[in-house]
Amino acid sequence: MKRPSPAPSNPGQDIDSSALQGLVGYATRRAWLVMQEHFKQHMSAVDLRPVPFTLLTLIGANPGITSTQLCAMLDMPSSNLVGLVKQLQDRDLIERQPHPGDGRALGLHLRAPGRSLLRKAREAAERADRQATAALSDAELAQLLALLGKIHGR
Amino acid sequence: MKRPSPAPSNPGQDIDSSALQGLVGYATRRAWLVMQEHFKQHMSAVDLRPVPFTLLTLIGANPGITSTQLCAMLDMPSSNLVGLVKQLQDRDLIERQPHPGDGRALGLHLRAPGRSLLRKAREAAERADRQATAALSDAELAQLLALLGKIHGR
DNA sequence: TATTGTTATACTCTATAACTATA
DNA sequence: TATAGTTATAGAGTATAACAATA
Repeated sequence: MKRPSPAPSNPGQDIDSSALQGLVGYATRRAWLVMQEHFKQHMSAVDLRPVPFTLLTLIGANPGITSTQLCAMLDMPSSNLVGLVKQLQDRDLIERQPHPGDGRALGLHLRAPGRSLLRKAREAAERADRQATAALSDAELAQLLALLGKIHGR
Repeated sequence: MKRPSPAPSNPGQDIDSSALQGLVGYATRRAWLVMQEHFKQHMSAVDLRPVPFTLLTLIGANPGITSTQLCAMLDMPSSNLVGLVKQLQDRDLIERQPHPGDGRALGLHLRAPGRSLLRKAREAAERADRQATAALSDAELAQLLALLGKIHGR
């Protein structure tokens, strides 16, 4: 004899989500939310969110890179980069130098604190990555990276 | 002889992003952004963004589902659901009915326009999915879904 | 004219705390 | 006391338009 009206406090097991399970978009979003959660936990010590971490990483690997190049790389409007760069600068992690050969542009460079923080951040990001993908074997991890790369092209 | 100071108008080819390429978090985020772009284009006709589409889908598959159940399912605070539900209600896509057996809860149900819109939305979402993953074979698609499922744990 | 970087603005998404009414 | 839903609010993320300085 089934209960006629189960209390709505059902945590979610009986919910039919089959219509979403086949959508790669849904699966990708859910996976990204999980990864983001791990990232947040591991990066709280260095106080960097995903986008600022990406910026710091790219500036570290490409000294003198400009805002315009970062925007092209990350597909974001330059207006949104202004505040992010300003915050990294206010934390003394990066500095802006006049670009040789183009008076309009400003080259971005790591400062010593930025270099040091980036090392710690990189390790934390890798730990977050490993923890979030702990259920995957090394082969599966490589597969996943390759498949995701086919979607975002590179 | 290399140009000593290439103009900063470099679109992005020469930028070293190798430090990001190995991170699953980065790859997942980039893939999600691509999927989101396709989704946006295909869903403009039905005017549904990712979360409202997910809500409509879950309400369609689970008549009488409550906000609390949706929140548990989607890992979002109930306060953020209020406005979303209100918008769907204002568009006459869903209705809220008193929950049998719990006077606090409200069951969510599709209305006729919602049922009709959901059909179109579902087809559009599948088209967006297929277009975004056009570079993947059917086998790769299944692999990707399985691997992402291992991260977000179903 | 076109481009770099900037300001201003707006809308969405996300997160927290405090409240109400029911249980 | 605990839960369902609500309000208010604040912070990110994302998008467009308009502008100054330089090319």
